[in-house]
Amino acid sequence: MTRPRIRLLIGDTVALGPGKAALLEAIAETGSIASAARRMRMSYRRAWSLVQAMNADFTKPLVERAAGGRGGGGAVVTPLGHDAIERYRTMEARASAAVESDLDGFTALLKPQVSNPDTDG
Amino acid sequence: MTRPRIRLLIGDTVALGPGKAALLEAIAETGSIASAARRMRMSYRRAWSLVQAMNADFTKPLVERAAGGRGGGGAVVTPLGHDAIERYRTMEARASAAVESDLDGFTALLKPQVSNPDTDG
DNA sequence: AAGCGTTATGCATAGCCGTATATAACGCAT
DNA sequence: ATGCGTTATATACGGCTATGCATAACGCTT
Repeated sequence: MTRPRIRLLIGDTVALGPGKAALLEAIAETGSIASAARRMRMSYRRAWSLVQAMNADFTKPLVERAAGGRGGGGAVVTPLGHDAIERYRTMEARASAAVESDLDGFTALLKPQVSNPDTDG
Repeated sequence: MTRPRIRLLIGDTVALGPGKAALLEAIAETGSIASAARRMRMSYRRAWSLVQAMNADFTKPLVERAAGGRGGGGAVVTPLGHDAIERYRTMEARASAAVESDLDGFTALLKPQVSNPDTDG
């Protein structure tokens, strides 16, 4: 099965792609960078640096962080963050829809692949 | 300025993306992997391994190679290869078109960026 | 005051990716 | 036969990326 993925670039760095979008959503759901990182099986260091990069790339932070306090602190996706996610997801959906009719034909050119338990869910 | 890029994945490896598509076109135009690599400023090793990967992923080779002979040999993009390129380009165009109206709004969320002489042409 | 889990940061390390370099084989041209 | 530029392949190296581990600060809870 073939899937299309889109990423939105500024220059040649990724402003928002599948990874960052998923991370944002995980932060929104879990309430912290640390737990989001655990869920996504990436190091806290990496998750933190991705957040850092996103916050730096956008006009205002997508994620607001707090160290200390109830539960040790946490992170919150800002309204701008939610806006960015939503826009990304709609673009992703529209791109997929636009390409959908072509996908089967393209996939037919590919060798049958063994399924990957990691991405099949 | 923001640009969308799509790549077509099988599992989590790239079957065809911007890089491989450009390489295929460069091979088609120059007639060899070596010259295509030079044009794209990548090592012959890398270009060769990308061709290798593509040939392995598709039902039949996208590139046919010959060592020795007039001009030392060369590489030719097969009909299947041209087919794959064309399909990729149409999907790319359709995805871009589908997303175009959303791009401005998204870009407005980003900080103004310094231009990159490498990608601006 | 002590504990907790988080954010934040440094550093050392392993892995991967791509480059660079060298070498061989190939097959046509001269 | 020699030369040429290509394909093909091995090896070594540098760089980047991500991880892992350690540590500190933070601020609420108890």
